[in-house]
Amino acid sequence: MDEARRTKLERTTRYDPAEVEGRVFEGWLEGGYFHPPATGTPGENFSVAIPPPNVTGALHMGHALNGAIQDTLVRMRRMQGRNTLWLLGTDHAGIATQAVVEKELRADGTSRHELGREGFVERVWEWKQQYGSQIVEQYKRLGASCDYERERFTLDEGYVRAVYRVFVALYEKGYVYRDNYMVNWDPGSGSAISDLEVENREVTDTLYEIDYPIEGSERAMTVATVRPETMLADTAVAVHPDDERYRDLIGQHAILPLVGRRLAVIADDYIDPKFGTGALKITPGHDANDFEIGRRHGLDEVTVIGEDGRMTEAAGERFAGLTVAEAQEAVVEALRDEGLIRSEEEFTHSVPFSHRSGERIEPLISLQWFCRMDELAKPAIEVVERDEVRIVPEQWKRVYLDWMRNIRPWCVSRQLWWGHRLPVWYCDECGEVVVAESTPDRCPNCHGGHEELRQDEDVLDTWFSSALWPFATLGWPDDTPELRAFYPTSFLTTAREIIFLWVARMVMMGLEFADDIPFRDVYVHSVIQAPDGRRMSKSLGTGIDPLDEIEERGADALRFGLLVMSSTQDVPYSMERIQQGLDLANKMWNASRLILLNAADVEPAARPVLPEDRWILSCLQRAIESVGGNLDAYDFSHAALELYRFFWSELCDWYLEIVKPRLYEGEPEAAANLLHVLERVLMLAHPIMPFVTEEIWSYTPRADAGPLVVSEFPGSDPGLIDDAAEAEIGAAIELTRDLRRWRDLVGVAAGTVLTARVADDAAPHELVGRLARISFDGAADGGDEALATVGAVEILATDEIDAEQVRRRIEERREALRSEVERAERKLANDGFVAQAPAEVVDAERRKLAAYRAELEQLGAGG
RNA sequence: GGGCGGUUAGCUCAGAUGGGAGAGCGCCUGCCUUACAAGCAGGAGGUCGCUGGUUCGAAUCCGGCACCGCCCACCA
Repeated sequence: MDEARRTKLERTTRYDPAEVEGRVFEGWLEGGYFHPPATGTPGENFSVAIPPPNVTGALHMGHALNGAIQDTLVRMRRMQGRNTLWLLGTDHAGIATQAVVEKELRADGTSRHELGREGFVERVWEWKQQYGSQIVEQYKRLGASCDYERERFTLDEGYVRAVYRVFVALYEKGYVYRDNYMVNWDPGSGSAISDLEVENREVTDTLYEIDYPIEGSERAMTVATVRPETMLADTAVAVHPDDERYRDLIGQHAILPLVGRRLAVIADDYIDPKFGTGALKITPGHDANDFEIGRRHGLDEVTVIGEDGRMTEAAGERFAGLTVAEAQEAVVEALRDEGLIRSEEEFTHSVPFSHRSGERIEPLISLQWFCRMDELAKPAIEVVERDEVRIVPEQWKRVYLDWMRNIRPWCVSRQLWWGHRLPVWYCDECGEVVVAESTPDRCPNCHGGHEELRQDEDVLDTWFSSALWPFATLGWPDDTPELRAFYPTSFLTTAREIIFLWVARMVMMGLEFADDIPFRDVYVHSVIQAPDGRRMSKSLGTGIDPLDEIEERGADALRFGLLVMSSTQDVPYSMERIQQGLDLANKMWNASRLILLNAADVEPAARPVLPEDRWILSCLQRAIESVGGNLDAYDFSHAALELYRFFWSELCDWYLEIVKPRLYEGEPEAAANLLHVLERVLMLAHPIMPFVTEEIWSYTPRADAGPLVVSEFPGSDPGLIDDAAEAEIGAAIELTRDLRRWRDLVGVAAGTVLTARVADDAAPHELVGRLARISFDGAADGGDEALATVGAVEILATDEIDAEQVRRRIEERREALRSEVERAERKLANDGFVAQAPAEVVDAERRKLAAYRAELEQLGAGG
């Protein structure tokens, strides 16, 4: 350490993350430590594919926790000598990105339609170039040790090739197909979306009961609906086959009011006779259930609501062109005029909304591309059943399996412009459909003349490309060194909300196309909620920006806090935990200053000279075992807390206080030992708190040999575990605390050194005198009478001690002991306990009783 | 309607295989003790949601109940 560095260390009494982090991170990047060679096998190597953040994204707490978990693990494995790749990339996020840019266009007074497809896509690319890297920069702020030289994007040329290869292959296998089918139409994004992008919300609507007259009869059937406007597309009325009320009507016809269409009265088990009137209007064009019923019965499918959210021509001229809401009003009005509305009442039910745009889903029949999932799911179920892909915590394994076993076709086409355009071409001449990886020059079916092929306008669901992430980012479909070295990846972590959207699909696609599972372990982490327990979200105003927290308390603090907070259950965000992280960083910094500024110039080495040295080395081994073990088991919370406990309590509160005098005296063994412990604990802490540990490391003697980021992660040395030292120092600590407690209760000034003597042969450890400020000098055995006895220490009366307070304190203690004795006696008098409890438990109880009695004896009968 | 998780100190949470309830923050008392006042020493504070049961012994195991949260599901 040169003079300037030493001065800086001396003067910096507070750790300042803002001053350190940027500089340290630059150093890591320059060293190239995050860019592994594509060598070795997946079994030897450690690799993680980052859950790709959206290019639209700003780092939020979910990313921060997700990143902290991955980075902690990645850094530990790297330090353990594994060739480690943390692959970074971003997702084009079709709907989200398109929405952001469209909003921008609106602000400019234009629209994507004015720009045209080509212009719009170009505009999005510009946007992406400008803002897409922000999220990557923010991961750096967190300290994420990703391979920034291998950054990928789901619309990279190579990635697009992978997507097309997969789509075509699935088409050729017959899994991908085009069909007119009921889809979730999202009016917000103007696109179909998949079932997984729909969320149900409780909504209170008006439930209308409407009379449908029976043809050639005075009777009417009363049906109930919350969406009267859809009646315009009704093509049947259904009842339960066993419903006595309607049995005679089955096969007859009702007349659809306002429209006049004849509706067959059909029977279907789906109808619940107990609900409402037991008669259900069937609208195959605008209701998912009715669609199914309609297909079962071969009903007509009438569409009265268009993709633009307005009524179509088929709704009749009275309603065509109206919005759905307007149409609803108009239909109700018209029905009311005809006296056909029987009742109106409030009705609360759950209704599908678009998770993307927040708008109410309009179920529509639409010509879309779908992917059958059942065959793909089979092997993906097996690998999880067999724990080849291990999901932790295990409860999510069942959730995954339940979903997979009931998997349904996936609507993969989206009516957007930003994304992977379907590799599908149509020949308008002959109707031929060409699905190919590259643009075909001509229709293979039309001989001679017609060559113009029209590419499908739609793009693929963003999750279709995400599903290929672990192998497409490594170069698939080419046989690349990266793929050979790092696939399957080792670990994946995510919030549970994308188990289906992403995790499950990666498993299916990985097995189908990369011939292996995409990752071994999946860790499902908790969700960080707002401090008040609500969802953390920008729109609710409950979001907390990780970058603000990094500015204020540093990335190490944020990482530590998030890891401590996270567990298997969702937790409210706690700023106090982040502060605890900063406090720990500061503590590390200052403890290190003490050691580094005072240690003699020696080689760091374990030097168990005195019992306390053996004690701290033993404690260190246990901490190493515990922190490392917890990280291996993905128990990040306990890992972080164990680190905190060891560093703060054992190392700082006790060992540093004990060893200080030797350090100041320049004892080489003490210095060597302290430097050793410091080094090891920095290594241990580095995965969790990389910045502060790396900064401190740069001041240590071993810094010349290389940075901490690529030093070793410590393993415990069983030879240094020392039960005897732990018992001995443990007893000294206990006695010290008892004496301090006694002093405090009795009200002796903090600085006062009390005079005492040892009460019996069990001499307390020599450390106790100094730590508890007790002098054993000048107190001859058997001299003055003891004022009080604490453990083996007899405290003698001096002017500083208020004898009256002492007397009271002793009486209190006696009282407590009496009740303890009584409790223990009662327990031991219980024959059942003595007979049936394990012998060591009973023994322990007997020993406690004996100890209490002895102490009581020592204090005298009192009174 | 099914499933999962939760209920422990004022707050946020820990508490394998059942044997006298813990941490951080907050609070109280005393300390600027030559690493750190973002610190040090000490302390107060829980009938472990309610209720049955199993057991010598239950925060812990089993059965009910009550709230809270999440996921899945086609009831108009």
